[in-house]
Amino acid sequence: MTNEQTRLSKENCLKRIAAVRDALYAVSGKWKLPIVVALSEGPLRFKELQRALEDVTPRVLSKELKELELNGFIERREYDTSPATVTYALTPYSDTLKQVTKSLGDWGLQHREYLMEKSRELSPAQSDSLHP
Amino acid sequence: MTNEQTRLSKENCLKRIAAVRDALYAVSGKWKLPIVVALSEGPLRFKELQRALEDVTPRVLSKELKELELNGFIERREYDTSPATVTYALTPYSDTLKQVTKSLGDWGLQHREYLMEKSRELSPAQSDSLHP
DNA sequence: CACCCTGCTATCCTGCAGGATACCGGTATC
DNA sequence: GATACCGGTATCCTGCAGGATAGCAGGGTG
Repeated sequence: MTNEQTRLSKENCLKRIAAVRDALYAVSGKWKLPIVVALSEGPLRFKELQRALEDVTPRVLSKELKELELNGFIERREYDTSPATVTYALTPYSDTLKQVTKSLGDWGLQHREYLMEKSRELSPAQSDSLHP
Repeated sequence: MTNEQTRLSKENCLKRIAAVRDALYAVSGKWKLPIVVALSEGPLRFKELQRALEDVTPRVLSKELKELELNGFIERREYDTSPATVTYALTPYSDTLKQVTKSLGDWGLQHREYLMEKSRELSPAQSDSLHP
């Protein structure tokens, strides 16, 4: 490999690092991506979302929803039925995240398998690498 | 859609949410994935990594490297040259992360474009959605 | 021997993500 | 008129991820 090529691949690598950092920054947090996944089958109401995410408190859910809306990933819809109904739905832009959530989801599944396998090997001592 | 189908797709969705949460938990943090990307072109030494990641402090870098090693993503190699050299290299298992880093990187790039476009529209007011 | 590089560790500090708990105004169900 | 569901807010609290700064042992370089 020539020096020129090395330089180019290094620069490329730096760019990719920056891109990953940008992405992590934009979708940082424990709940943003899970919310996007939860909404991927269709709009949900506040409480429905809360139930889907199991242990998120309303305060946190509300905050995350606001941020997601501000960043153009979801849309809040109010219907003046009685009593008023509110739903949250993905925007078209959130589709760009599809590949991210898919690969993360796939990886999460296979990683869980991997950890199970590993803990079976070293059992009975339990691994602590699976989140609580 | 039958109720049965609804139930199945709901269950599937819950599984995917859990999988994404697992993944986020495992690769959480500001530096783990960037480190993996940095090492993707070949092993690097401690200081080289530090430079590639620009503003990570040695304390934090050291901590992240230890965690990555503990979780089987990287390998620390010590050579008894004089003075001793240390490199960090990806393990085969870290290959499973390739798709994740790729889609995150791609998305980060396109998201940056998107934000630029958006801020050009509403300029001169600057957007604060790009990280500092 | 003065000074730089590497590969860290030690100490100390701080913000804020995320949580716990409680509550509110409105509706409708019994 | 009590109780329950919805869509949140208001307050208060806490840990810990991540950073700032300093330093050290071991060697290399002039």
